[in-house]
Amino acid sequence: MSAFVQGVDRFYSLLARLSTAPGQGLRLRQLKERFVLPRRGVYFFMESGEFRVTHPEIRRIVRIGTHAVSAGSKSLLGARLGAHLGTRTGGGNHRGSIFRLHVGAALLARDGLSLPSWGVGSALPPQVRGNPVALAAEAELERRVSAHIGEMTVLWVAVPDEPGPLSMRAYIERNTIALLSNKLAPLDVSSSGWLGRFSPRAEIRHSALWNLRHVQDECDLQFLPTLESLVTLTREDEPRSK
DNA sequence: TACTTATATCTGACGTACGA
DNA sequence: TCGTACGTCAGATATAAGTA
Repeated sequence: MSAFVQGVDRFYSLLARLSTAPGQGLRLRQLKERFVLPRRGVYFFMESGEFRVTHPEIRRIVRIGTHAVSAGSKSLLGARLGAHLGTRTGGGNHRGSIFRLHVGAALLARDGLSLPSWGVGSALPPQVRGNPVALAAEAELERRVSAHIGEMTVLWVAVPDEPGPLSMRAYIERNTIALLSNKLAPLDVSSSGWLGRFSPRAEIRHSALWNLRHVQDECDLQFLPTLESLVTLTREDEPRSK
């Protein structure tokens, strides 16, 4: 067995340990309702119907993300996940969450729909703002994106070091994406019905991840011992219930 | 090689809602 | 009334790609 395959298996065995801790493996919507998350960390999303090829009983990771990777950042893990989940009323803002942008674009492609304003600019374009039909179309897609992401289950590790591009969070995120993508030749490919297969982005279709950055990076397998110690710390420091 | 542009992703400020 | 959390949105930052 190659070091790469061993690395992927070790990664998933660490997640299996993590998944038995309180607050882990819940649907994102439930997690946000029930638990107070640590201030900073790395998160891993799983999606219904997606399993490992080599171990079909194990759910595969479909997105890895983090936050507070700029010096001085005050952003929090819960806030970042909240941006991905959307609002309590079912809405959301895909211009503040790249994850929402990708999911919405794939939904449009899968259903043969067109919404030209989707993903355009970092704010609502004036032509949409003044057009009730376009506004309603965006709101409807945001609602569908919220429903889809809200059903995803989430694992997370607390990584409390100082914000910055050299933080442990950035290190874990980068190498996890590189490991699972394997330069667009993932060990665990997506199922034939995976929504990401309809993404306009080749990186998403080929990596089987809702990520673009780092999918073609070289993986440093030395990140696994670091992740293991973070999993241990996260399990010892249980999240508070709301 | 240096500069410009595009892209991906996260940040921060501000307004609002809500509970103590 | 005040503090906190949430939602929105414009912008910042890092990196990659393109071009002269």
